[in-house]
Amino acid sequence: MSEVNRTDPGKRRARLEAVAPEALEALEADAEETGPLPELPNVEADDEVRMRAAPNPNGPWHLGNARMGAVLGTYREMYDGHLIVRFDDTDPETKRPDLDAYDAILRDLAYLGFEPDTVIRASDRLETYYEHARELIEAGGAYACACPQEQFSELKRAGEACDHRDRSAAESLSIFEAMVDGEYDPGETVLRVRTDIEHRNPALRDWVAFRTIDTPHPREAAADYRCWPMLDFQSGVDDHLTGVTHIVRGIDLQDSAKRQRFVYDYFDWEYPEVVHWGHVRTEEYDVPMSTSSIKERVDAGDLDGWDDPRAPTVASVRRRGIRGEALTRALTALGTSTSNVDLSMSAVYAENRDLIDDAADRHFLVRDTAEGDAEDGGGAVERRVVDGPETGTPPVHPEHEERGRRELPVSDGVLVESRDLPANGERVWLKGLGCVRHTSDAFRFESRDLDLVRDGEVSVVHWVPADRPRRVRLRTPDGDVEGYAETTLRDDAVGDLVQFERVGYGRVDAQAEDHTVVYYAHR
RNA sequence: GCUCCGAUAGUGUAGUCCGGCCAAUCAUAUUGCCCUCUCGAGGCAAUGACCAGGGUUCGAAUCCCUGUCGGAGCACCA
Repeated sequence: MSEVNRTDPGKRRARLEAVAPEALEALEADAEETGPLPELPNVEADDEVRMRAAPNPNGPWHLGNARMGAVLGTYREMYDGHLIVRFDDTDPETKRPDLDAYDAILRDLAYLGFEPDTVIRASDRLETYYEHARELIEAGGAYACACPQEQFSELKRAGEACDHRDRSAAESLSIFEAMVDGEYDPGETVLRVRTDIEHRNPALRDWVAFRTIDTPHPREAAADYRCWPMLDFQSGVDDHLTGVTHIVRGIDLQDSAKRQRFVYDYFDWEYPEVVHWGHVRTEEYDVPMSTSSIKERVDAGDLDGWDDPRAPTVASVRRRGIRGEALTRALTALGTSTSNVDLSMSAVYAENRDLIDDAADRHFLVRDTAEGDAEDGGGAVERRVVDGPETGTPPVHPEHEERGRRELPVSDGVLVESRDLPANGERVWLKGLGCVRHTSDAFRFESRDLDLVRDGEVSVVHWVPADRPRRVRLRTPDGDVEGYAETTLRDDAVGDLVQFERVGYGRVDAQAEDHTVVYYAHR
């Protein structure tokens, strides 16, 4: 072996090829087939990789939630597996489900590029949870506890059992039935899983499995239930019953697996493989990436909706013309490590640019922002064009001459961004038209000789005919920008992706009578 | 207070399990050049990282210990 190690790698490879070609093949295949995501553990053990995405339908997805869809969907493709969407809607009060969110989430998932094989709702399955609770009580795995929350918490910290822990299974069972029948008030009594009250990790000690909630569930089918399971119980039972082989979820549920194992042990079930990922952050939005704070701002009218470009949501980036595939690629590139990660939107934009550049027809947009705002053009200014041709004819797409050229009339003058206005007496190249010299109140046409551009003698700028310019409202994550585009933008279909040259890509969102709304994607 | 987890360039990631092929991969970002009638696309190049300190070893990003920093849980939220 040491002799082999002293040999140089090239020779070693040749040697290995001679001795054991199949081993070499395996070695090299290993190195090359690095998929978008790391391999799931122990996939050989099961006939089929079955996973579940378990969103709480208390709102549409933000970019962090989207990671769930992107990663699970991609894994399903990698393994030709089975994807269950299970709505964990078992809290009608604190994290009250939003009836519109069920479909919104499925739409968000579809946008990311994935269809679930199965869709279920926890709130349809209460009877199943009750049955397993009864079985667990009878097996000695759970007991009804009437301790006030504070009091139990103290005992738990001290590692001491409460009096209720010794109750007989029969007594606990009858109390549980009364809970199911709605005979207890919230806070009066709960069902606890009997784990190990002295467990060195206090997070695992006798956790609550069921509690009473008087607020009716928003779904009519579940509105009569008062006794609701907690996530760890519900999710644990469902994972087993639906044959989940791999759980992939956030780091906040790290201890869940350990808690649920106690239940699994009572039932003699085998716990699925688990992968936990860290939190996703993104610094590019002012709105925090949390369902509740986005919801607050939408309700307060600070945001126009979940798809407001300022919101870090799936609906927002979709409306801006970012393909779901771009988001999925960027999100899966984050991997599944347990450390926290920053999602950089530039990664999403880079993926998207790659996907849409070919399809996006070119247009000019002259932004008409306040004077001095040089970043956004500095305001539109109008100039007559003297002694020039009738029209400018920039291509629809520089790499696709076959898509034709735009015909932009110049006889009524042109609009340019004041940032692009050359000093008096200086020249500038109006893209698709030619070189003009600025004569304080006009542009005097000089030449159509492209060598001026090629030699770098004049800078090239975009412009818009002053004749019937199309008003545009460009909606960006940093706020709205007004401007003027060439008239024909009026004819673009809603949903079309465009590139405003030297400004950036966007998606035509609406065609009003006198203006077009475009959502800005990225540069 | 108790328990668990993590740390590779601005960002993400590969490599860590099984130490040597790693003066560390790829993408993105930034910058420069080429090309292009866009600040887009395309091409080329440059920039930039193993949290710190000890230990083991001929050899440590990789193994061990300590520390630092960060995250999570200890809810009748998910």
